[in-house]
Amino acid sequence: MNHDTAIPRRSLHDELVERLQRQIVEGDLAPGEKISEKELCAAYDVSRTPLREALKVLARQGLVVLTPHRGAHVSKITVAQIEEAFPVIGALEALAGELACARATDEEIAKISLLHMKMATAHKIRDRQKYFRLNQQIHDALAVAARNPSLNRMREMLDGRVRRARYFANISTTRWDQAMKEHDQILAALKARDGERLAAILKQHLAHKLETLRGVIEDKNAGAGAV
Amino acid sequence: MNHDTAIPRRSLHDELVERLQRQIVEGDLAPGEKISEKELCAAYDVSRTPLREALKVLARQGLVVLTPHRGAHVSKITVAQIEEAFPVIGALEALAGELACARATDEEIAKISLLHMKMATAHKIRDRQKYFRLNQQIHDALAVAARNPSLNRMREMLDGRVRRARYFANISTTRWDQAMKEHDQILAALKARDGERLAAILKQHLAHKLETLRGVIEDKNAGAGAV
DNA sequence: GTATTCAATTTTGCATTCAAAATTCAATGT
DNA sequence: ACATTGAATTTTGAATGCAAAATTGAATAC
Repeated sequence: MNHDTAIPRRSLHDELVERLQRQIVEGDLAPGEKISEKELCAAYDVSRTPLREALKVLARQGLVVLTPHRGAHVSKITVAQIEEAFPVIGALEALAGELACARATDEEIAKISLLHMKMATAHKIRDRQKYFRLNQQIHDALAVAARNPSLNRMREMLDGRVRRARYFANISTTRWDQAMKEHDQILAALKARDGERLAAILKQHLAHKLETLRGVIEDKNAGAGAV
Repeated sequence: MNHDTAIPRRSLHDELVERLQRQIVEGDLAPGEKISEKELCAAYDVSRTPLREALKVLARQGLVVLTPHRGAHVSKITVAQIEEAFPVIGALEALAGELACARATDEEIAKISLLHMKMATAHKIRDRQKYFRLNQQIHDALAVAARNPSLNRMREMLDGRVRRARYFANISTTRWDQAMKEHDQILAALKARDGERLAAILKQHLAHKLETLRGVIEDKNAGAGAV
């Protein structure tokens, strides 16, 4: 009798987690910024209870820092954190790639192929925002094709933390071209279903992304005070 | 003036997260079991607010399942979940091993060495509980020596989810002997600071752990009803 | 005897309230 | 002028209150 259409119902706190996440990742809530419960409650027109529940979750994810009796701050992006996170994401994406090669359907590979082509276009016309989003979508699609929700969840958690930095960072043209080339390789390995190779490329790719980010990070924490 | 002794203050919700986590991992709260807010509030003598905050966090970690308007259940240990989690833990531990080889202090290696010897003793006298705990401590110490809190956090998250299963599973003697041998290799690679080798061993080690667990899992979900 | 309905009860999600802690800021002393 | 005190205000952490949703269970129909 189950037509596998469970009616999706969302709680306020869940919705808030998602929205705050986006606000933080996109820098709408700046690193180091104090989070005023009152203000946010007013903005979203909710009471403090669900908001605070959401903050606890975000704190666990590392997007905000909770100090007892002193409230919540958007966690800063530190070089150390980024340096930490990237190898981990690299390991996770490498595994995802490996699994995806074994498990992805042909349709999924076709879909990723399409995203790839769109991204190549965005690259060609130098549309950074579009490129960024498609890039994200490709990595997400790979993770989905890996058929491992736990893996995906871990990746998303870490990714949320560094996506901010990547969102801010203005990638250089040469590095951008290199990244695009790496993506060509990624797609090739996936199409060939060569898991080992894809894993290696992804690990490298992430290492390069980290390299790109080094240096541009400190500036983004300016004027926020210690947390 | 800072003697780097920040007074540690904990909020109720934080304390609750930790306690519930332990209760779930150790099976005190059984897989599939309904979590009665009322009951737990009475047990810990707190109001529903901090308890609910804690439940949201645990839900995000995957230890409990929250169904809107229908409350919280301890998440079940399914074969699928275990199969999912182990490769991920494997990838994370492999990375941790790699990093630990590069970064561990000699003291840390000595400490792990000591834990290893204690564990060997526990193995010799067939003290399962002691072995289990020391095994846990060794893997934790490795993670700490990797100097990567993010990595550690991810690992702990996943580990909490499968530790339950491992806690319940009654390892066979032959597999136990094999695991002990693998740990000998782990220690050897660490002492030699051979990151690549350690990574490979750990990945294998986790794969074997998974193998051990297959089959003993379904029984543990008995009598809990669908969630 | 089994299935169906619907009112009573319980439980959940969220809002509100309250006490304790932290912050602000004006008053005071040096 | 600058630092220090401490009362007023704000903010936080947690308890309680309340309406909506879900569960229970007794009454009824078949």
